[in-house]
Amino acid sequence: QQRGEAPGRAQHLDSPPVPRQSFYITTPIYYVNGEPHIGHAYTTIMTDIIARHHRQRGEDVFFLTGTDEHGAKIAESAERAGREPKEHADLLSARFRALGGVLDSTHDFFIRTTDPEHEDGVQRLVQQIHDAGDVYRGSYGGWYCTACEAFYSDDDLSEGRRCPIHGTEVAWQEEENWFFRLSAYRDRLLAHYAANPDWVLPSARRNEAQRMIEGGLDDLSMSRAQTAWGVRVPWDPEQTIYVWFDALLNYRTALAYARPGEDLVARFWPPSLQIMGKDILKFHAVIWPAMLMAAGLELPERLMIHGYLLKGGEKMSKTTGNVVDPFPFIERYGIDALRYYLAREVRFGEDGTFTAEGFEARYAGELANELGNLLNRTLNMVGRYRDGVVPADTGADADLAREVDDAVAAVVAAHDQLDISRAMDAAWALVRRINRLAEERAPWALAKDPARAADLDQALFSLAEGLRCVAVLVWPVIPASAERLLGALGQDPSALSLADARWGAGAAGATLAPVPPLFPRVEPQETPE
RNA sequence: CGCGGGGUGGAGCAGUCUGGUAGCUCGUCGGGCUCAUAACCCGAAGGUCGCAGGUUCGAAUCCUGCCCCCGCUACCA
Repeated sequence: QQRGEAPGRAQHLDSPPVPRQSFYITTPIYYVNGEPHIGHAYTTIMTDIIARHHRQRGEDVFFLTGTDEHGAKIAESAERAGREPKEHADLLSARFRALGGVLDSTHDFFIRTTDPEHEDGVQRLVQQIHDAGDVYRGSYGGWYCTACEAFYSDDDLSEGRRCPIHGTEVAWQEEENWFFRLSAYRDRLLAHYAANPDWVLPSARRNEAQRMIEGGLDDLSMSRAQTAWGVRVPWDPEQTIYVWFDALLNYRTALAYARPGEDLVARFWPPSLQIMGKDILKFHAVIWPAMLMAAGLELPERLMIHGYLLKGGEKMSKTTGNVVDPFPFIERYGIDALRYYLAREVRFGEDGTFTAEGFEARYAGELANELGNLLNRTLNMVGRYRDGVVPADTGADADLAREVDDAVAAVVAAHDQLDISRAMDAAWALVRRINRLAEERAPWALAKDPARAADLDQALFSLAEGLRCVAVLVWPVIPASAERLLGALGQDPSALSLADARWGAGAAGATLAPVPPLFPRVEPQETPE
């Protein structure tokens, strides 16, 4: 699936532009009903790592994130805060945008569902779905909980006519709504699942989604009569579009206006990979593909459903107050440490446990001792024995060159399976290999024997070269540190494509530019909770 | 019979789809090295792979039953 062409590259007239594979990746858009927390950070970080990796492959990447801002729930929180809905959404959306900056996210566009262009796009797409025939007017009566944005029957309610989820009072609402005939898509959805067994990952989540569909689908109320804060239904301006319908369409509408004057749809649609937490599986794995089928659009190629971060084996919740605040960790250890910990510790797709002890252990043991210290000792030896100039390769370490190639292949293979922690394992095996190399060659011993100067040259070159390749491999996860590492080795910090992770691909005869420790030791403190 | 995930050396995990030497990290113990952020390297001890049956020449891996833990119900990734 090669789409689009390499942009902006000077080409010979007789050599056609080389088509680059496009890669369109998304996070969910975050609901602005609360402050950003570690869950949002986790999703964004993992998506960013994958986006960066694909850029390293030379693909034409578009990475989308943003905020979801409509719905009665937002209108209510705005009112409680004494603000207009838009004003309220502006404030919180800005918080999410700022989080992206703190995390070093490289998203190409930050969409807001209150963008006028998005609203126009939603109206067009909803009209398209309507015109295709699977939208009808129906009436619905029930107890409505605004927190859930959903109706309940008498049986569903808990004692005293309260919402079973929120325990809040519900109001009887009877309204004429527009319905999307989701039930009609059962067979087509199942056929798509059968034909594309890997389109929802991991497989446990695919099975879950498939079972939801097999169990039968109810038609979906796609508009609200009582909620003013939303996008108008184009053929019935009395109603607004159900917030999830509005939200899901962002993945499509963004492409039309993310780059002024350029429609990115042809270049990037459909999404190559959509990342999300398991709580919104049904919306993305059942409703979203049905909406796209109705609109006659191509479905995303893959959905990756990740798990939750647990604390002490339990789900984090504001109610029990066991939510981990990522910011103290970022302040004390740096964002790369958090990115590293999450990517390495948690098997992507599974739930994972976040602990301060685990965080500190990985920081000290792996980032500081294994990688940071490796750079430090390498800089020191090259400085001490060769005046800070990396010697030339004598070609004696062809076996190491092969090991680097193998590591690159392993990282790529792991990424293909979205096994990010395994990709890190593969990269880290190289870190350990280089540390072992230092012991095997013992440059400090070679330096005492002038007759072994060539051996010393090769040893120092191999240490520096191995580290340079490591830097390229770990860049998606710890980008700032990897760039500093390259700079310290006297290398171009922007030489970061996978092709640069090849023995001998670096600049020869580089002069070191030593830096303070990449990952300074941090005194373990009271756990920030 | 609601659905699903999990139970592997002290801790945390991989391996289970595609049966055939049980692997990794941390921790513990012993040794080496001194270039380095008291960092690095090597070695050892430690597991009847939740329980019970079954299939098989052979099962952590396949089948059956059972036990235990956790989600599916919350702000929310």
